[in-house]
Amino acid sequence: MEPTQSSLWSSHFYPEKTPNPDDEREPMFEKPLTPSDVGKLNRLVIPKQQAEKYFPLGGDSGGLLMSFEDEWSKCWSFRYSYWNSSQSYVLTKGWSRYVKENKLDAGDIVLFQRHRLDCSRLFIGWRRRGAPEVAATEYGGKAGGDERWGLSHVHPYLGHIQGLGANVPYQSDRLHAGSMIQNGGGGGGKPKRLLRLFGVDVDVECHLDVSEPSTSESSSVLSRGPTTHLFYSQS
Amino acid sequence: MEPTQSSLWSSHFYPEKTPNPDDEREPMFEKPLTPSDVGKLNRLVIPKQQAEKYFPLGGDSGGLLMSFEDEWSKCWSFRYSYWNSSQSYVLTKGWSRYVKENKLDAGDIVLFQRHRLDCSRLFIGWRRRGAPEVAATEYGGKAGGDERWGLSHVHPYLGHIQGLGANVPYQSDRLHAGSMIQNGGGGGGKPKRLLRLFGVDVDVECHLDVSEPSTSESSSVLSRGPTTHLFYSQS
DNA sequence: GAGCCGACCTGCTGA
DNA sequence: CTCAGCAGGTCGGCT
Repeated sequence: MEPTQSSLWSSHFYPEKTPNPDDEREPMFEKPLTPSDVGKLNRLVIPKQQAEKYFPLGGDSGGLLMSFEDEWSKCWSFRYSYWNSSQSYVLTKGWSRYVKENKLDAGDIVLFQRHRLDCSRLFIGWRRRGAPEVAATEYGGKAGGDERWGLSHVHPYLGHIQGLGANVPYQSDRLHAGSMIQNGGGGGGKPKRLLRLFGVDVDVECHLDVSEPSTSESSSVLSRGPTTHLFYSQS
Repeated sequence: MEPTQSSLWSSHFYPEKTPNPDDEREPMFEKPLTPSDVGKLNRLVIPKQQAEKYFPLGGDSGGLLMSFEDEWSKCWSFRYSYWNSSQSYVLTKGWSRYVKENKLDAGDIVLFQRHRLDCSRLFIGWRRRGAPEVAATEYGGKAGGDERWGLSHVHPYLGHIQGLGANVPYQSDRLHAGSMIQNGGGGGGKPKRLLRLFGVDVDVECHLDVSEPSTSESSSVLSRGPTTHLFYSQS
């Protein structure tokens, strides 16, 4: 399937004109998916170097919840943690859903981006294996052309797309889609406590939210204040 | 291993003679073991319906220690808890030992019973996979006619089962096999606090309280003295 | 270091 | 078809 998502991304879809989303995002890194990344292990290994650079865990073994917006502004939350056993950083819970809904296969490439001004906003996208053009550059590239990053198939209806990232009004400067929530807890699903890391004040309105739709359990969003822990904006 | 428990069950081991155990026990439920139940996961999933009916946790997420007597009056203690993540009730600690010592395999069936008068006394038993009655053969070891089984309310062979256990000695009520101890605790092994649930005194009176344990979750059946939920004797 | 145990996660599947 | 249940997995802490 995969209706050639080519240019869904292109400007004409965002006539209202907000700044071109691409201008607001800066790529962090991308990773070609391995068979394991799309298989039944339900996890994505984040190369250590990039993980430590962009998603530092700060020694917190608990694991975090990280939320990313995709091209349609859909929010995807993943559990992010470090596995001592394999000495690697991984996205676990939520990842398999992303793979499935986007029908990702080994070889496809996922891209992680963040907002240029608000680095707490994270974005995720992907492109098919044979990546057209831009693929060349490790990532930096995009700029000029739209590429076929990630818009996948799944939606034939474009109407909405408009609402896509571009539009997400982040009126107050802080939306926290793309925020990380600390999941205390050894382990797991039932977060013992949740702390906001990025968002300044959580409550604002961003309902892009982090509320895990999946297991309702984790609900209680204990929001902590400004404990921000921004990652080091490099660039 | 497996000291051929042959006839431990048989009469000469318990000459003292007590009333036929079968008369004193009533079955609660049984479960055919799945490969996971006897595998390395070291846990037995208790079907939710039965778990909530017979072993209500009363919203206590801590977990309990539950003790059961087997046919030889041996006491087996298991940790009993609810896993939020899978929304299921499980026996964990202690279970693997039971499986191992009894050489249980997938397909074998475990039976949970309790004392008719003292519902705090719990019993556990099992029978071989295809074993309707005397399982002697398949099961090798044991001597004449005992079967390790308790009675199955599912199968209509009650009549004969009776004969069998004729002597399980439950030497006295002193054992508290069958008690539940609350394990505070979040998890990890160390019981934070312990409370008795079915006190020794509780025993004699089990009110038949068929009250629907609505989703056991919310209710706090806990710590109630005698408020046990008996099951409806359906003999 | 190995194994046990506690907790969590998810796909399948049947109601 | 949705949803709950559960079988089958994982990791990590502790012993």
